[in-house]
Amino acid sequence: MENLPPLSSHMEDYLEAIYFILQNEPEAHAAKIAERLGVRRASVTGALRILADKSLINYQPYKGITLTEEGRKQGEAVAKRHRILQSFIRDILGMEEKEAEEIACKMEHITNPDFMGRMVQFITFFEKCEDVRLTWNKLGKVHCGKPGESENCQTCLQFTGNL
Amino acid sequence: MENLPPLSSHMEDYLEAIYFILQNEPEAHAAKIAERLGVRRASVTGALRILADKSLINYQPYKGITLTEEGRKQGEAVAKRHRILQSFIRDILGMEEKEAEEIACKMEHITNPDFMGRMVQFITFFEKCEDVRLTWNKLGKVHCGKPGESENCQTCLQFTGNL
DNA sequence: CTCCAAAGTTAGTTTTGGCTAACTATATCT
DNA sequence: AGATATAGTTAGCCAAAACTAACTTTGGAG
Repeated sequence: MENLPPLSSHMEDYLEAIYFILQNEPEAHAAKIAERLGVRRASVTGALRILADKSLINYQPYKGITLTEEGRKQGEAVAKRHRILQSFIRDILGMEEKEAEEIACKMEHITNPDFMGRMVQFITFFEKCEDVRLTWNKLGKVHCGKPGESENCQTCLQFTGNL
Repeated sequence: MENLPPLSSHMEDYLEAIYFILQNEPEAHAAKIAERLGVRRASVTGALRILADKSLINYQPYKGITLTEEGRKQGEAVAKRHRILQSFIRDILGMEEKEAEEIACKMEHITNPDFMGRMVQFITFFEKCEDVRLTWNKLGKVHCGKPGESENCQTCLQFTGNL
């Protein structure tokens, strides 16, 4: 049915920020959105008009912002993609929360549902299989030196160098 | 030393395209670059000037294009990130070549070397451990239905819904 | 109730990277 | 050599998304 042109990644970021804020507060405000996204308040105003035009937010100038049903759906979708990716990077690759967060932010705009479904399966597979986790923790991580130092490993050589 | 501002993802795409073409041919030409990237020839000209300004390509109007040493380094770096990501998506997640390619294209601009190093380790770990591969193939992939159909699984529920 | 600071908006500019249309260079075929 | 197709370039335009500076609205303190 109603398959409108997909949101730009920037508009997805705004929607996700609003979705996130609304988990703690009844209304979102431009100042907080701007702060989360690292942009100026004036930039938020423009984005809000666009999201309102697409009926994704309830917006009236100078008033608090809420999500429409469709906006909530799409905001939640972005947030879920983010959680999946962050979980993989943190819990499986073993990176720090904050770095995982940053990388997930860049990847979260990939909208291929098959890919996301497989990532979920992979994460749950890892959660379930302690054996696999142990093998990865003990063998995998020492396979060819610390992360990013795999230049001496023949198996890795096809990939390494400048990353 | 010479840490210049990083390339935009678009400029990385141009550089990668040139790098790729130069693996088969002695010189790159605008028409082929345009075709690979799905843009018009006129758009390529603009990009070439920018890359030439940054001393990443050897460019003279109406002549064939080659990479400078620094351009080759950076183009190769992008291509390697691409290979790593595509390998993970194809060989571990089990997606089709073409879809893996598309997703890798969107992810290849992530420049965190720690992340890329860990991905390499993870891929080589999987290559090495047949046990793990078998477990994933037999158990993992049936954990909660086909990819993208995990809505009935409690473990997955934190992630699923619209992806 | 008034006034002011903070929040929000508007107008106008910049940057990036596309596009089309028209022009120029190259090279190939006869 | 000349005609011409193809490739490359230029000029001018557009859109997205950011910015600054100046203006307006709102809500709270006194």
